[in-house]
Amino acid sequence: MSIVNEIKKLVAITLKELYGFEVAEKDLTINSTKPEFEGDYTLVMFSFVKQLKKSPEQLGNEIGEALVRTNPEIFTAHNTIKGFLNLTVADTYWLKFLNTNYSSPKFGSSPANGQKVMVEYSSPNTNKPIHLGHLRNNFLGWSVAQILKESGYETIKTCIVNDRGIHICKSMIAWQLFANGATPQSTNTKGDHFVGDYYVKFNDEYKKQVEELVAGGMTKEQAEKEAPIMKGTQQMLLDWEEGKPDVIDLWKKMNGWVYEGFDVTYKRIGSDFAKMYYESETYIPGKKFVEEGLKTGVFFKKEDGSVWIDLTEEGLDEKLVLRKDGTSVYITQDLGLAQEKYEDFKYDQSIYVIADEQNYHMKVLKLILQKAGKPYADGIYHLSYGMVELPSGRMKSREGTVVDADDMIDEMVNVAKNKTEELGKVKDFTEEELIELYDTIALGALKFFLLRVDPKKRMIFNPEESIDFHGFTGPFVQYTHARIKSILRKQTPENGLDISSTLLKLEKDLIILLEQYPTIIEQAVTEHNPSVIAIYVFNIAKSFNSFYTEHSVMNAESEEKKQLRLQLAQMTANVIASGMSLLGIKVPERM
RNA sequence: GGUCCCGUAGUUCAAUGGAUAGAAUAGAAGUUUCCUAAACUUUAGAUGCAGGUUCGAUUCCUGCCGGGACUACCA
Repeated sequence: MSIVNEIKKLVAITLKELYGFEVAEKDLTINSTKPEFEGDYTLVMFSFVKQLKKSPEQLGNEIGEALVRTNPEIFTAHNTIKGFLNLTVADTYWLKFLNTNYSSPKFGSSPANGQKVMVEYSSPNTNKPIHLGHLRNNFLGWSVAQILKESGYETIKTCIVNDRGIHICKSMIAWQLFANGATPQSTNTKGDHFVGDYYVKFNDEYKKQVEELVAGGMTKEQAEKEAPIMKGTQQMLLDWEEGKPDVIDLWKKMNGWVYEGFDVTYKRIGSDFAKMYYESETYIPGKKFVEEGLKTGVFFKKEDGSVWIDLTEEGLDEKLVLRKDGTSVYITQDLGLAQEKYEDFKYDQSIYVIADEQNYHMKVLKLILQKAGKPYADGIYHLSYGMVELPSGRMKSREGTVVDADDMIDEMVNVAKNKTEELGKVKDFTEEELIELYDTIALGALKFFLLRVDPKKRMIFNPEESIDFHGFTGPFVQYTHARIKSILRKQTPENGLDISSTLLKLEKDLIILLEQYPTIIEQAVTEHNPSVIAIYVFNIAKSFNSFYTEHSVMNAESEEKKQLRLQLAQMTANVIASGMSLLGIKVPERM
């Protein structure tokens, strides 16, 4: 049990014994004591001070005294200021905690709890290479899944590939028109970039044609419909749906190129999936879903043949689920996919990592599934995250303002390389070791940067300022780990040693933080929020660095102090490595 | 128009309704015969505006101002 919960329990008992006052432990507030006061943890008493009809000071003194008297192995001192009861936890308590946990790399993780959670993330478009916004999605999804896994959940990572539709046809038609049979191989281009380039070419050509038509006297709206390249694209979509062999072949070929490119990037950033779903397949069960819903009266048909659901009672609109020509729309596919996913895995919870621009869509999706009486509907959770923006505003593929993921990683590797060479601390590394180190640092910086912010909030990426390896960054934490490892290579703590020592402030600060790790993971789970881990792990590193500068481990004042500090160092390294692994970040032995 | 989200140091981010609003970075000033200075220490600097609820509000409520998203028979 965490010390905070322990304190809550003891306070509840004390209140009952002293005053016959019953309070639920969860209603008690225990905070870290502010540094300017004496104590480690603080009980905030305002909530019940009135009901007990005593002055806050008197109440604090009575509770504090009782706590110290009945639990001398936990509390050594107390003081009350206004409605705050500050409690000092015994050094022996902290030492015991350290002694029993310092060598356990599993500290913080929980045993299996029998719950199955699906995490759908990444979900790319096959006509766009991965950019910085997608990276946030990938890192978030992977990390949330990892956090859940370490907390005892069985996790299933999945991905829905957006592989069909009018936008894919745009790339296809542009390739037919302009490529002259070029391939990624013939042009030495990464497959996803190759296809993405034709998507851009389509838009350029489309724009040109629209302008020409407008110049010829057509209205803009007309021109946008009449442009030959757009007409060709629409025809191609119809051909695709009819299964015309040459269109299907081209589609398969181009998507194949994209997947080859994606594989490279996924491997590099560490994204992996238990199962990939493809929209070109889920739209069929989607239609089936709608048919069934029509029978049960969840949906209704309008005169023109289109199918709708009425969500006005829920404060939303009527929503189309099938076009009048019987083809499926976006949400149709999602309905089919939800059904498929559940049939495949029978999950308890299903997390969708999708940007917040789709809040409405996800609300509708869950609502429809609930109205359809699906057993899995309530377990759906939309992990909605904010967009990554540039100082100039939102990234837009068509305007060429996206920060490409592959370029971004290359640049980070480059910075890591230059910085490492400049510092010259790993001159004895082999070429392979260096490459691995640059990769570790570069991806560590990038992942940490994107995960350290609350997912819900949108964030700004400034290319000039955001690539930093100092301060609140991944490399800062990695560096702390490397420094600790350097000590531990000299000596490791002796097992089973019973240390009794008076803790210095910087030693105790660090132990107190270490003890909070399991609570932090719990918080990250309930909030679906990896930034909690990032902030925590940074605080640990900062706390260790302060301690490290002030007190020597190898030349400690006594052998006992040395053992204590070795334990501290080892546990800090473990927790850093563990916390960073929850973010998908590696930590180097040396850097 | 309707629905929803967001406004915190120059900048990027924190703060289950609790004590004097924390970090990082940029700025100023320091620290290396001693375990990795990608580090540490000191310093200055912020809750958009106006009300309300509360013992107590960055947090909850209302209005205003500013920014964004959604509101497609696009995905």
